[in-house]
Amino acid sequence: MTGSGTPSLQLFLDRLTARSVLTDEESQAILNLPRRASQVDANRDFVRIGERVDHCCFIVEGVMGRFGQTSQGTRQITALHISGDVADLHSVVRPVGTSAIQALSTTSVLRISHEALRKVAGRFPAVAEAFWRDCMVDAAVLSQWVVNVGRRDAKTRLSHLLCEMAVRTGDDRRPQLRYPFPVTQAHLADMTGLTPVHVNRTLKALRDDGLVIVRDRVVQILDWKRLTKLGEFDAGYLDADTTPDARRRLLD
Amino acid sequence: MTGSGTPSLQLFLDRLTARSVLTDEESQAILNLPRRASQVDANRDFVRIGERVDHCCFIVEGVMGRFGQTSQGTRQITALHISGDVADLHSVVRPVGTSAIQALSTTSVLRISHEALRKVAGRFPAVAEAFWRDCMVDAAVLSQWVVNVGRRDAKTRLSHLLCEMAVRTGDDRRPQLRYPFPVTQAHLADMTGLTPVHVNRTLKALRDDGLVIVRDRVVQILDWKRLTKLGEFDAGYLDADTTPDARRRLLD
DNA sequence: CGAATGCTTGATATGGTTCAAATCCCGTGG
DNA sequence: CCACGGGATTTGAACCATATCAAGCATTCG
Repeated sequence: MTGSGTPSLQLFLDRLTARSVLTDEESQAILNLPRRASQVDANRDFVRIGERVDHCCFIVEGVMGRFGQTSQGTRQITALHISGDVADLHSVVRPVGTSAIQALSTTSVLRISHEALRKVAGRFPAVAEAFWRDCMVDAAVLSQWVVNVGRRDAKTRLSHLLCEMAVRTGDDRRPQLRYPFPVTQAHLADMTGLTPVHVNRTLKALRDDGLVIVRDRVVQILDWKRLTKLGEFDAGYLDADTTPDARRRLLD
Repeated sequence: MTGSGTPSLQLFLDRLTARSVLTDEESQAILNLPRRASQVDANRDFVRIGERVDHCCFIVEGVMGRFGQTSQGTRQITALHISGDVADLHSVVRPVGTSAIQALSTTSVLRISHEALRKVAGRFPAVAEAFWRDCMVDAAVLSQWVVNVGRRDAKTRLSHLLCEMAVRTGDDRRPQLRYPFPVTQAHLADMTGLTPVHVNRTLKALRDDGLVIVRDRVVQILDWKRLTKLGEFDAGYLDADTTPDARRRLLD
């Protein structure tokens, strides 16, 4: 079953075990999940609002975003997902999309059917718990985005976002100071609730301050210390209490 | 066990079964959860950031909010919980608070230990699923808040919020056009990412337009149709796909 | 009656938007 | 090899929604 052609789900398992404790049997069940590789083009709705989906979408490489829309047609990206994330694990328990999902750049994914996921989750409570916990980390990020967009000025917003992605991209919660970020300035605007024009000016300001350079889809952080300070960034919400702890297994 | 002194968890069960299918045995297990009633004063941190909690907080009456903070001390409310909600069900799988929780008015709650909740969730996969699903509805609301705060102007933001609360307060997803909402204008500002002053002016504008009156902690919606239109409100995200569906039980 | 808290209103300031146009970049086809 | 076209980025100038600062008013409570 460790399909020869299909890439492995080791990355998915790694993500889960970074936050939850799984036994060998449970881990194997994850790795053995049937999956189907595919490519997703940029800027085309992958899941539409109101559409029913029957599988999840694990990201091997690339960036996907959840989009909200206003009646005037302006868009707001409410969540970002990168390599190693499942873009819509929540759909296992709520299979009707409440917001659209798009790839921001060409993305390669593995589709895993809800049916298979439900089966493992039903058989192994600890797996269900791991899924649930993973979703709750996403929710914590979402909370931060509300704060970011609601109460911070442009420079702070962008700094915060760039710090967050540095940590999420990095291994082991250590920030990666140089990372690929294949999105446009218009996308950054949709993430931060700003105008593309203002994003452009603000990035320039951050560059002139010697904090970060965003160019050619690569983020290069020059001064992590000052950038986190300006962006009011504290990685706590990303890893707080995600140390796997056996005592927290639903069944003990 | 239907403790004579302690109020019942029927409201909690109702909430769960509005979105998930539970058997009689599972329902009984919920109703039998041990609990402790208590009062929470307004404007005092109930859970602090970084604090470890070992119980959840079911709201019998009142309003609680999750708070984020910026370094300048301004606050942003990232989520609201009212009667019938569990303010922090997520803490079962992530017991360390990543944001503060406060009551906005005096609130009466039932505390339920994580241990007890984990036990039912571990024993009954369908209960774990119901908890998980409930958390995902909260996350969908959070998504909407990002859009609200990121892309809408003051009038639209407030209208959207007031519509959302009308539906959440109402029975059976039907909006309640007149409902108590015991929060101050400063709280509304913290929910919408505006200034108290501007909230005041905007509420006046909505009142002058004949849309809503917010007075004495009561919201009175005069024109639901126009208010939802102005607020770009579509209740879909609150109830889409929350019709209980037996085929979705983790184990079938 | 005084103090606290929340609400209301006015005047002024500003961060970010909007509109518009120029430039860069890169792939494509002649 | 070069001209062309289209998306992305950059810059400028005018404008506006909301913030900020400041004061007065209402209501409740001790």
